[in-house]
Amino acid sequence: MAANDTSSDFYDFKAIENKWQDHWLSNSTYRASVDSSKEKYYVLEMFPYPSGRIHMGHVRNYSIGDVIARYKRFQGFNVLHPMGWDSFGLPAENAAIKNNSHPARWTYDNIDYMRDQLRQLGLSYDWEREIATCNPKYYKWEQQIFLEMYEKDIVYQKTTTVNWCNSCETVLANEQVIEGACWRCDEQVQAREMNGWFFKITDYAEELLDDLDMLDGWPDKVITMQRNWIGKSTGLQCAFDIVDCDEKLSIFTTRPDTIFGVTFMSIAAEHPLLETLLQANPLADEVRSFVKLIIEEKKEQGREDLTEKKGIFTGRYCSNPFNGEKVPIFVANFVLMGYGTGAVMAVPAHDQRDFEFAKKYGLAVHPVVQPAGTDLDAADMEEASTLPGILIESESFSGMHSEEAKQAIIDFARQHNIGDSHITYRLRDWGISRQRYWGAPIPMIRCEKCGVQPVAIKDLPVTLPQDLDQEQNSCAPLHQRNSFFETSCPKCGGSAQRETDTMDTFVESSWYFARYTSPRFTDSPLNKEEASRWLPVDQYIGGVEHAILHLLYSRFFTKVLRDLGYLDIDEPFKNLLTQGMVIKDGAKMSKSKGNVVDPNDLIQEYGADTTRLFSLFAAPPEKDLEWNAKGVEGCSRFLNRIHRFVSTHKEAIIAGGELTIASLNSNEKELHRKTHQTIKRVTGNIEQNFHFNTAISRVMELFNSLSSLSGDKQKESLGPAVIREAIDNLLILLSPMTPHFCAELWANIHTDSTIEEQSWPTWDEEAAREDELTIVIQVKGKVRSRLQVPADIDDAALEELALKDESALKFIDGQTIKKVIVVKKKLVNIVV
RNA sequence: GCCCGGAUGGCGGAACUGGUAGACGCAAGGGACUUAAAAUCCCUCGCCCCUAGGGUGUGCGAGUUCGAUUCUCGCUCCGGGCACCA
Repeated sequence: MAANDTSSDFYDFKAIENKWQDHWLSNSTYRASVDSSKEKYYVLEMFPYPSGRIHMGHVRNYSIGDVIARYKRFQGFNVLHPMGWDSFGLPAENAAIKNNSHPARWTYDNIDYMRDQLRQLGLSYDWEREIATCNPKYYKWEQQIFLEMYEKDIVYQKTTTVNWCNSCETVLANEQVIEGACWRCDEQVQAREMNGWFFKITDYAEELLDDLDMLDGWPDKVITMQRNWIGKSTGLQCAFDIVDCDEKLSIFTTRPDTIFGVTFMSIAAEHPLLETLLQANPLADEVRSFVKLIIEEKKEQGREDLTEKKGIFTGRYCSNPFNGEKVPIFVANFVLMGYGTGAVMAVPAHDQRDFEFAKKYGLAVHPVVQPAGTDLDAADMEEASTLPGILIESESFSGMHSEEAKQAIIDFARQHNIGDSHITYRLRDWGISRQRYWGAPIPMIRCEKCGVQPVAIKDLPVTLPQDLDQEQNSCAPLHQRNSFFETSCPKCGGSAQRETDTMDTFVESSWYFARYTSPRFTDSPLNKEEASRWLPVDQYIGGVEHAILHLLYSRFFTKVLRDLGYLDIDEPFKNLLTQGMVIKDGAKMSKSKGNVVDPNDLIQEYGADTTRLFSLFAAPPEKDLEWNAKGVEGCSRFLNRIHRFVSTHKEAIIAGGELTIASLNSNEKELHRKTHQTIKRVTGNIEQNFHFNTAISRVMELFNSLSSLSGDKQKESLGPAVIREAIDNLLILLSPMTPHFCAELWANIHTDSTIEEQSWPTWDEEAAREDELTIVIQVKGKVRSRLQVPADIDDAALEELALKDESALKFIDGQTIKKVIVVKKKLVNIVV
């Protein structure tokens, strides 16, 4: 039952919230203006996928963003605070199949519903800039960017292994393969070689890594995750001659210092030279069936646990270019084709994987780096030694320290033309092709005569077929729709076929923040003038689950758009706040756990302001927030107390009048002081680290002072001016968190202005200063007494007072005083 | 395995650059108002000891310091990320 039905003491949040939401919307209060007299501030929350309805995570994310937006407006900034929809993606296809509807229909219905929910929360968005990425007016520009990237050689095609379901005739993302079977039809998934489009993100690897240093407004955690994801390694790449063969086997190592300890070579099962090695080879059949087996195993295991190390001798040898030593070549299941060269020089003495492999197959262990204070002996080593040390048995390099030897050996390789230093990244190029319907079509055409041809920019957008064919599934992939893919070649005019893959939905979210700066611009993807006015985003807020992919892709796109001439920035997000999850009963809210709290219910029962207030008050933004129903009631109670106070004192507050400091009585002085202290602290809490939880606490303290000072009949009464000062400031300080509530109370006591027109209050340092201080007296570091002293006391006087203090003297008890430490205006410590 | 975080009352959380531990809220207990309940208001609230008062206390163990939740070293537990990356 709604609380406001049962008691007239409760303020009518429904009426108030509706009133102000309508007011803001019809007045375009939050339209971002082109006001060059004000400094710009762009605050952005990660836009939602229109899944159906908002959840508590959204409420938290958007409340945080809204407080920042509103705070910055009060501070006099020209604020851009837009919202939109990341609206391509698989759930729409699933829902369409389930409801026999169309993905577009489902998506736009959800957007309408969720937009309404966001409005009910009173979020101060500039709705005139709203975008939906599934709209051709958005993806048209994405297709143009794609073509310009193609032009610049940042896009290319290649063939890779993908998960394929035979019955659904589609590629599946890794997440859609459940225990080796298709999630939709249970058919066993197969590995298939498929052609796809890739973005050359690796071309930007070095810059993406280096520029992390510029991001001092990002959490260290996210920086570290990105750094690890890019995974830069520096080392030696060199070639081993294959015995009785013209080919060479190229390897990459970060430990060139151990090259004299190589006792065998491991190559990946997919290594391209493997077939060459097996020509006219008696072991060929055995090796081939082994290779088949481990490829199967890899597929089944996916990326999960480590499998046991396995391998097989190919019957062939290669020679170490440094000492000519012949070493056997093995195929090993732990060597990745996708990293380095797909071949690894094996040094069992100094690499744990090689060690285990050598032990299993009885291969030699040859230590060549002796760490200080050890005496490695191959015979009794139980694990690899990975410590640095002095090189032994390494010809002319023996005696060198391993760190120094790394460079010396690389130099040697370069001089003798057997190898060179090399940098390898863990980061791979970004495969963007998806064999799905509900995504942005890739604007390319295949002509038998002319090959792959880009769609002409004037012919964009390449739109998704919207027809709902009764015979077909409404979201059948594009390769099943002749009317879509049959076209003519832009070059020769002959018959040709469109690319039928759509883009990964991460592409849309990689540049939407830039499109918000000119969302209706019709000449090109971005209006450069607007983009450079607003970008970079000053404050970006979202879940840490996007720490790697979305943020990395957005950084990549920013650099690409810069190189295409659209942007003049290197990094998109100046400051990043990763908010914690909303938890209930110790777990993330989820349908399967049955611990979800629906924001709709909260808004119905307590109103948007209370809902926002609780989500801001219960924890600092970066930490997880534990749901507590009683805590929401506490927040509701707080707002009601303020409401009641303002109602009862309305006449006095309106009468208000000017504050004359000289004539304040002691109670008035105390409230005046508390007001200014509160302004100072709340401002500090927001400025420093967006700790709204403590900011709200401060406002609560102010209100507690106000109500106890005004309620105490024993004391001198408070005049209207000082109450008015306290309330006016309290409302502004609280209004970023509870905007409707504060706007309404403000309007109740001011006829000539709205709260939005106000400036953030400033504090008077003089007024905020305490005139009495509590000084702690310690004896040997333990608190023994407290003294009330005038605020302007000096150290000498303080020391004198402390040494006369009776409760402290008790603990000195005749002992000699060795030292007295006085901390200005804080404490005196007497050491005996 | 490697790399990041974190640990403070019954609970969520405060504590500026080392200087009164527990702000604010929740819960709990007591009281006022009420025929009663709800709402509201007031008081108490880390633990231990016999009160005045004292002892003890920020995951554990050391250290630096007049003084450590805060700094250093060594652990334990929890959370997250990456994971055969050569």
